[in-house]
Amino acid sequence: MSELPKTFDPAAIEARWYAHWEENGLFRPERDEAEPFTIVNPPPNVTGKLHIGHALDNTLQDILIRHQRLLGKDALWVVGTDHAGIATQMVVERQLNEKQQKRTDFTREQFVEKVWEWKEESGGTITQQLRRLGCSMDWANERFTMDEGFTKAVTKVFVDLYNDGLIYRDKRLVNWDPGLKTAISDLEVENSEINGHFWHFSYPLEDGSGAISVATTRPETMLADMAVAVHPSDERYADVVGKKVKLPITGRLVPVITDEHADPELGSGAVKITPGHDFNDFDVGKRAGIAPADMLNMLDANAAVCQTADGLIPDELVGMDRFDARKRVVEMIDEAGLLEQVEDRVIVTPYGDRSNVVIEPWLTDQWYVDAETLAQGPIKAVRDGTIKIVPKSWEKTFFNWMENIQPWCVSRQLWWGHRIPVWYGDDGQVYVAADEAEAQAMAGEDVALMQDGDVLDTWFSSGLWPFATLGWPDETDDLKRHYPNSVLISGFDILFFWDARMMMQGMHFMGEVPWHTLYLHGLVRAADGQKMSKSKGNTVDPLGLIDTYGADALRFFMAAMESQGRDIKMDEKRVEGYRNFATKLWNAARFCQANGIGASETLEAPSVQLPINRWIIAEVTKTVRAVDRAFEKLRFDRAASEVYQFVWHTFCDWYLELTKPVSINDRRGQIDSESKTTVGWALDQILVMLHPFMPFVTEELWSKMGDRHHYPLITARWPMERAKEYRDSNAEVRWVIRLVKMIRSVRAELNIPASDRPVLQAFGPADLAKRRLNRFSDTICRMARIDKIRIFDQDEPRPDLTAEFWLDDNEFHIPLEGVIDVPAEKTRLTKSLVAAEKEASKLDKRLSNPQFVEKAKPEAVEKARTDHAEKMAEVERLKAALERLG
RNA sequence: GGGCGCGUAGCUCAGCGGGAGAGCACUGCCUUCACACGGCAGGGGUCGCUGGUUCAAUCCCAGCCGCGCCCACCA
Repeated sequence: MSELPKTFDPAAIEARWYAHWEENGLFRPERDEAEPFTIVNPPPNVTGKLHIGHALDNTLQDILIRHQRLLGKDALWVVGTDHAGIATQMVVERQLNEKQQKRTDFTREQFVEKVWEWKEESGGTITQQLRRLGCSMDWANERFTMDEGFTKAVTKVFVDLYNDGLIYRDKRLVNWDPGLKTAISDLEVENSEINGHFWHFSYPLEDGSGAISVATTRPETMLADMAVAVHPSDERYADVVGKKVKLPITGRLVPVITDEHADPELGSGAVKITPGHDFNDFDVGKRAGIAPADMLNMLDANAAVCQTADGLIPDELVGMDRFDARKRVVEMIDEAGLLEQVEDRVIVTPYGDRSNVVIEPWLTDQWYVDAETLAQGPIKAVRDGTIKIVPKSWEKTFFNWMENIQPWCVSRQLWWGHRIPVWYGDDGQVYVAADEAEAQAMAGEDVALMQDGDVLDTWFSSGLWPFATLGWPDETDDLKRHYPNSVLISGFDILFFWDARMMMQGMHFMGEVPWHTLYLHGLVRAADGQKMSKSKGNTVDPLGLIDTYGADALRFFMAAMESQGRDIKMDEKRVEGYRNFATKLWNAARFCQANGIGASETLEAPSVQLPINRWIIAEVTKTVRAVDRAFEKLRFDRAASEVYQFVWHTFCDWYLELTKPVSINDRRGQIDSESKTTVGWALDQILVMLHPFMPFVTEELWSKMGDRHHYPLITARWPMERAKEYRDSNAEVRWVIRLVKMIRSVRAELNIPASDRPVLQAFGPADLAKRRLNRFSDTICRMARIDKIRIFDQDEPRPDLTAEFWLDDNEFHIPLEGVIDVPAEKTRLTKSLVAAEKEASKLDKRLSNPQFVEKAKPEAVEKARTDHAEKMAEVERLKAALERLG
């Protein structure tokens, strides 16, 4: 046992303990016999820096895993990073740009090599930052979504899905990101509303018999128009259907067709059809018999105008950026006298979530996963409860998405990522194989092969995280033991991106759900409720909070604020409050040390006689149970607040005070040895219970309080053994506490100075109360600053000037002679009287309602009667007391 | 257009059918021998609004008002 410094300095202990845990393999102690408990960490981007959302997500996971480890489980927290295709490629490209270089100055191999170099040098930032938070992950087996094992898993998944017909190549419109020059999935598109226009054009009929008015928010795409559609039932256009219009600018002749898509209510009821550049029009075009291969395309990969297959676009427009082309097309149509009207309009516009560039529907060949088929298993699993989503309210959202899921575009035109294991032969065949040798074997020696140039969506690989990290496709022991995982904790923002994909891939390849519980937490918002974002500049750096308040305080804040289904607003004052809480605990431990209290020698509660010790043992047990219950329900906030209340308001405020032996005049006393043992035991229980939330300060105190069987704390034992209860002492200690509080309250309201030590008089106390007064006399006197307690018979005369109060049916007086403040006492009594009368009349009203007596639960009626009687008695007493004061 | 969530003390949030709570902030007292990052005692709320169900509603139901989020091809 070494002496604790007077002040608690989190920074002084955090790094030391973390290193100790990690170096000694304590995050994953050997527990082959124990029941496994497994969670996998959502792999942060290798380019990532710890933001406040990570802090929340990982704190919750660490609390769970530390709790389970303390329960003795074989607790595994899988950790690693994600290669994050787009994000990482962007980082490295940006670095090249700074050196006036660009990606295409290098060969693909050279560039990928540079990314690996970057990863080795700078990719570990976030993993170091997770350590500062105190996360007890299995770093010894850290994974990367592009490490060798993962690559093997990803390849197998692609090949198997292809062979099962669940991956296919298709030419259709994709969300094309012209900034990154790659396809992206639906989920990576963010729609936002911008102010735009609605242009009305007049398209002349070929035969000169008139014109049709069409309206569009994207005028430039008219360069690739292939039809004008009207609703089949729209009689206004019945006689022009089948005719052709001659498009302005290109002069292309396109038919007027009918299609349900055209809405007669909207605009003129006629709509231009551009199958190559609009998702709706693509479908209309297909219905009209236009094959995707024949659809006109007028944009290149940069979203600049290119010549269409029919060569009708004027040269001046070719090569023009889409937005410039928009202006020019409108001008040209206006010059031709065919611009009818320009309306202002709010346009829902798609943006790439990474590039923040307007997404272009673009006709390309891409690889698609048949998500609809894969979604069936997960839908059923959530439906029948095999997977429980917490909070349950997310289930509806989950079903809504899964039941309307679209084919998942998984190919990306990037260099960094998992290469698609597909080879095209010069024989025109496609070979899908684990590697080139295998593909060559399939194709035969004479065929020249060329691998598909694309890589896979990052989420395609991270979806394998729950099993590929455990060794799959090999049948490892870890895989058998730890799949399915126990629970997944993730932000709701990646429910579709990641959680749903893990379900789909996990169930398809493992035949079992990836985890039985999916816990979704909210966002951490700025203090004003806004979403934090770098662009708004309102982010809060968790590392800064750790520097200022300590990791424990930040963690406790996260836990205390995590109530299910709600976002967390950042509140730095509250973090500060939990730093104070850590300090409070620290000082309580110092008090213990100063009084010769050290580590407990037993896990079991000691056998004790003194009421206060029996009481605190019961209180500890009660708290352990409440915390256990909260953990079972994943109620982090409740667990945190139970421990907080117990530590501060039960242990520190009452128990430690009750154990102090000194009477008020006695400077130095000794705490009795039974109490010392019990205090030591109770403090130990606190340290264990608090450890999942505040690992650093608890570990430090655990080590400083003395030698132990279970060392260090991280692998100690959760107080699961039911402590002895000693219910017998609870009532009397609670009674004493109530009495002390009451005396203090009376003193404060009557302005009795702290230095005054009045006498407490009890008149005719019941036997039980008399016994308690005698037994706890010293304690009551010390804690309520009373000189002595005097007990009188019921019929003894009361003092003339007195403050009067009751505890249950026992009458107490504090004579006011010498410290007279009669008006204050009158005020106090009157206040109580008004409150009691109000209560009594409320209860009286309820009881005099026959409906209530008849229909309410008997317990409720009984309780109302008892309460009413008590209140009435109180009213009588208060009236009498007031009368006595005159 | 569909779906979800929120509106409880000055602030941040628990509670969700029979007692309105916590932390911070606020007021008074206390340099009491663990802790002023502290102790003791307090003040403060028509639980968004309107109806309904019920003996009883902050809590259940309906509608409304306000705020936020997600999904969706109205050109």
